[in-house]
Amino acid sequence: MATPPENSANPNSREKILDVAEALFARQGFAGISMSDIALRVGLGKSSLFHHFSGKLELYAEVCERVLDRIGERVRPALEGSGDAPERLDVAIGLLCDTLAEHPNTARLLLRALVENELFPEADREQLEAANRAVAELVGALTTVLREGVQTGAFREVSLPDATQTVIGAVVLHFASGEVGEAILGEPIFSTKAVARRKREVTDFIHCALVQHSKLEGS
Amino acid sequence: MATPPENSANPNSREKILDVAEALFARQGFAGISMSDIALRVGLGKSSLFHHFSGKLELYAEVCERVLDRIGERVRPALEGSGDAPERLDVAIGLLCDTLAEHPNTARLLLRALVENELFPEADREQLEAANRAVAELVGALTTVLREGVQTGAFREVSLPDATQTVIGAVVLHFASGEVGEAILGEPIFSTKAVARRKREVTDFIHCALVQHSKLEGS
DNA sequence: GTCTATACGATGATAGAC
DNA sequence: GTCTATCATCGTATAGAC
Repeated sequence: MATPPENSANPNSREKILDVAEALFARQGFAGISMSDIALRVGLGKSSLFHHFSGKLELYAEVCERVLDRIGERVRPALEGSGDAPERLDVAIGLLCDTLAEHPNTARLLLRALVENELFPEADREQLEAANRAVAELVGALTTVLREGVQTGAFREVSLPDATQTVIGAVVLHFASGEVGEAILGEPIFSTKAVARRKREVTDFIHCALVQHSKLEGS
Repeated sequence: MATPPENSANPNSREKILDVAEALFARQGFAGISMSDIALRVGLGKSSLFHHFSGKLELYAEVCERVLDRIGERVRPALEGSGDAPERLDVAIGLLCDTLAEHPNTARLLLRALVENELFPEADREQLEAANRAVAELVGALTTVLREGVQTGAFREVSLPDATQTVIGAVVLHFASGEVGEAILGEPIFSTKAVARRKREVTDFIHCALVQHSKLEGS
């Protein structure tokens, strides 16, 4: 059960490093965190990190991948599942909220992945390929649901790319908004009460925004 | 007309520095940009920046202030203007889109101001006070419009803080989404065509999300 | 107001002992 | 796998000439 898959001695350090790096990168960004910062919080020497990851960028890339996979695993099945488009969208948004709420770093890292691509010079982009692909697939799955909803007449006739962007912004920003968000809410963002309300509110918001209200009955 | 207000010799450098710093900070973040980077692009020596700004943080704070003032000047009058809540909200969203579209850095910097507050240690927060106050005032004005809309029955009964967060995310993220956004759109984000469509689409989206559709006539 | 020179700590990364 | 050096580089910031 606890058998390490490979011949390395302490494969647990990798995950501990990834956990710490995820938290720090999420709040301070790639440039804002040093390898020493991470090592210090893990309880290792700085050099030890380089034994597990070939460099800072590779560590960052793996952190992003892990986060995006975590989201994709839960949200994509819902987007691609059964039911009509509005149902699938509602469920997917709820699951995305759950995922973003369970780990406070996720939304920030996702935001960075969406917004901070050109931070890295051309030469290094290849290392982030997997993360970028994960983003593209998630976004694509969302657009597909929206397209189906429009085609079946369940949704208003919206611009698909714009609606995709709007939905993402509406859901994700809140969970990344930190202190400003708490000031707006007047309570912690990640309290179970606030999360439950948030889930209901965004889902309703987006549902109302898209679902055709003056819909004529018939096919 | 071109009289410098003070006794300094070349007050134009300040603005040139602020322009360059705004562009660089927006794309790379505070930690991602060095004073040398900025100086190089301005065409000055690194040390000259310290003659205009007491340090990196002060420069960053002034950049943020300028951007937030730029937004506030156009959007707040609309939020606090005349007309009923849905009208004012529509107009304000349109103006926010215009402002974010006119200068491609604005949205990113606004996002950072919303999301990256705790990046700075307690000791340095005071320098960002003005920027934080500007954010709070803008957000407050938005919430006030939403509150009025709900009270008059024009809007659905939504959670005000959640709706505020949702609206901001829906509008702002798009203009900050850079390469990923362009991949979604299939065209440049800031082309006049894309901006015009975007403006229409978000305004409609939010309008539909909030305005009561099964509204009963009467007071 | 801008420059050159410089101080000096922190950074990413490597080499090699244990 | 982890550590202790160590390196070259780059970071912010200052001092002082022009």
